[in-house]
Amino acid sequence: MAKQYKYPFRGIEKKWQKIWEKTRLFEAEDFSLKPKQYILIEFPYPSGDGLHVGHVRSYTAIDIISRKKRMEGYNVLYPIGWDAFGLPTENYAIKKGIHPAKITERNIKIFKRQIKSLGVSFDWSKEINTTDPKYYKWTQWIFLQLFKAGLAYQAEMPINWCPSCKIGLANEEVIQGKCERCGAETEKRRIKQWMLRITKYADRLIEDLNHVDYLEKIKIQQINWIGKSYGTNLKFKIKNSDLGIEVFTTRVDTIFGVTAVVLAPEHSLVEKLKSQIKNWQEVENYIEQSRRKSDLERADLAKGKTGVELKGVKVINPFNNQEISLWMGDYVVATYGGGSVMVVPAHDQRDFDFAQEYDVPIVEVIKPVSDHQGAERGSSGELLEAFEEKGVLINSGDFTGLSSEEAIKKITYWLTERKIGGLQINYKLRDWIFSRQHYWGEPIPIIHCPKCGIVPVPEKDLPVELPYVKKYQPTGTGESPLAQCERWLKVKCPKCGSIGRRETDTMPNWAGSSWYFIRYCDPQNNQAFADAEKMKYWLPVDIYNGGMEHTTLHLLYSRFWYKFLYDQGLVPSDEPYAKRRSHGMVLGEGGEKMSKSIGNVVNPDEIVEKYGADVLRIYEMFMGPYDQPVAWNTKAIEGMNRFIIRIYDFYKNYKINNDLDVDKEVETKTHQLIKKITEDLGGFKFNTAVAAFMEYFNFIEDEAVKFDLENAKTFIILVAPFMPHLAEEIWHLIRPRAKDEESIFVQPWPAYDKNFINLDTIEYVVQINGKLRDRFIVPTSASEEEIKEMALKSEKVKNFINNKKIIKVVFVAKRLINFVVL
RNA sequence: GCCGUCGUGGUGGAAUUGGUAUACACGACAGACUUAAAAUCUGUUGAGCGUGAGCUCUUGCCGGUUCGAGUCCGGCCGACGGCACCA
Repeated sequence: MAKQYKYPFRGIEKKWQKIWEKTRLFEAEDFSLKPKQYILIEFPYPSGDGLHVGHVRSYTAIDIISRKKRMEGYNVLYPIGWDAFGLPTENYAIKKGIHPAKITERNIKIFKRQIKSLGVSFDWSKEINTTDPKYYKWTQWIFLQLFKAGLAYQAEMPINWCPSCKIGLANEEVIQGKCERCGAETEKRRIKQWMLRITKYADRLIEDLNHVDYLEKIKIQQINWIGKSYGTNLKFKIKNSDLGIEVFTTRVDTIFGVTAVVLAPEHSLVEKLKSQIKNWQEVENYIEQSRRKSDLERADLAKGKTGVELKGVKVINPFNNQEISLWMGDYVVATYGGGSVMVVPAHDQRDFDFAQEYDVPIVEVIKPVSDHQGAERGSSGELLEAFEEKGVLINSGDFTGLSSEEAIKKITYWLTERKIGGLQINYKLRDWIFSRQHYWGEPIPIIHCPKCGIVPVPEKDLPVELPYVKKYQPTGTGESPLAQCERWLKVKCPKCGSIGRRETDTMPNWAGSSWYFIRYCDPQNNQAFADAEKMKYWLPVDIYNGGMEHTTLHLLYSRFWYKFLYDQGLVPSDEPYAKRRSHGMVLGEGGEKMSKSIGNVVNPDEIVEKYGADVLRIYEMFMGPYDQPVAWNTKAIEGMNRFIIRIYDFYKNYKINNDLDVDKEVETKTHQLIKKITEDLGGFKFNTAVAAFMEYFNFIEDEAVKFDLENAKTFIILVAPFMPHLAEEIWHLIRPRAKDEESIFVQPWPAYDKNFINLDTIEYVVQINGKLRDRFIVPTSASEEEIKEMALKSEKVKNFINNKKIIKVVFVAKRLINFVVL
């Protein structure tokens, strides 16, 4: 039996990591003549918890892709950096009295040590940090460009407010009515905020998805999030007033069934109608009540609809001049379709519920095409639910008898002619709330001057550095802690010289990450956010990998910024990422999300310490399909450890013997393996690639198999991206005269030869009526006739056919022959 | 409710995209080595009957298309993720 060695992974891994760093093996080269490949992984937030095994999974996977691409002759840029602004750091600073910059520095150190211990081939010379003034100078600069282009504006808006963090939130940061960060229920507040006009790009953000290679589910989620819908807008006049109410509807065919109009409590018209409203006190109370309701309560469908009538005010349906009542209800979303809806109880379930509650009349104006498809009715024929399908118009004046589709066209045309409405496209996407009332973020580079108003900080004065303060707590009044920093706050107006006040809001932590991949092209540049030529060489990103949770946040935001920069002529393409893939989460042993409170967190350091980085790497690749969530299983790591030790022992015992004749079967298997691994990596199928290595190795490990040096080399080159340290060690073991620089990672990626893949013989399966009955091996060259003959000679087959009649023979080349018998 | 993903052994999962279901690994059981254990190695391992090497059943459930279905179609059940009063 072969000798067993102790696999000294600690020494081996450290040694090669140092050599790789010294020889700058993984640094990208600007303007290289090799074809470029920009491979990007989402950069981490360096939290105090250290690296998560989920980071390890995606960094390793993309590392494997990067290493393989280099071996294929590409000039690969695989960079990393730190997305370091954020609330947890600020909170920790408040608790411990340590400056966030100090904490960030410390956390980055930990992350860096951990990532380096894994042997990920990042190009560290391109490292960036969003909290570095040299970096955020350009984040602020991009903001100024947005401002100059009219895409950044200040507005008092009903925004999502987290009462616990004392901060305004973007819609994307509110998860089921709760603050994404702290879980507190959010409410609506009107606060002056900086906004970015992402809605201006809504169409292009949908349309241009056609030109990029993203996972289909990512595209669908983005499209749904943007929520484009086609409809009609129309104006209802208010009786005895010059005012009117605009509503948006996708079902203008139901216009004759409108029996009320409902406004959102935030609607600005309410204030203007104050003098007409007879029950003002009641209305005011309702507004106050719904303001205090959390978004979660407001959105709770189970609790039914509430509302209050604006007594004394009537609106007029332009189609039949009927007077209908005006209401206020908090089921109407303030920020969509103008914050008002026309109520058609017979044909909209929400309106039906509202009508039942407040005795609003129900008028049917659509009947089903077929009588069987109608809504449920009570004993006296009254509706028990709304009939929401399209159908044929009834009780609709001149439009009676038209189909819904026709009616929508004709009614919209009628409105357009009279200039009281028309076609309208609406989006669920809202403008991006860009202000945060927090310390640990990029200051918004704006000065408020008593004379000139809003004045952008001149570009030469960038960056507006965060001042050093002692108190990081939000003020609770809705102002950022920066508002208490007098010295920093007061500043001369760049226009008129009078004393102004700096903007105290900071940017959300999505700001720095919206363009970081551009900065990687040229991270040290002080003259521009990146050199144009370098961008032209590297951009767009060829492969971008990240979590599904960023689909409607980071991914959409960064596409928006990039498109804006493109429009300004500042970046070379209109989409930032040619290809987007995502990874599944790594869950705890029980299948639940890893969390401190459950106590199922796995620290990668412990695994590296016990088994080494290569074992952790292949375990995480093997555990399941890359794009699906997988639960951690400590036991299964043992199997990977065994595999790696077996490879090490095998090559330690391997006697290099160049006289060895090549085993034909080994050669075939090697070529099959090259094909398999190359294809699996193209499709991000890391788990089956690892399985293929095991299968191959199980075969060649047999002492009877002749394993010549060429095949021995090829195998170790193929596994190298997966277990780089072990592979590099073995490479130098079987090529003892190789210098450090002659790394396995500068070897060319093997190519397979089709002629070697096919064996001389092939196994055929014989089926009778589609059921497997026998199998036999024939020369690959055998013809259909020969195979058929051979199959019919088989005793088993004879037994099954018996004296039944063969009515059909199905022959599938290289696979099977099927006899259909009766 | 809407959109998406998925359902295969005790477990994680394979399956050339309609062609040998259960690859690879974990676990379990038995044996070898050992004073013993660990480690390692060798077997067995979907279920049932036969208990010789033979047959039958099996990919959440029901039906369909096909010579042939884990894969395609229709209907149901269940899990996970996202959105959610968007008019």
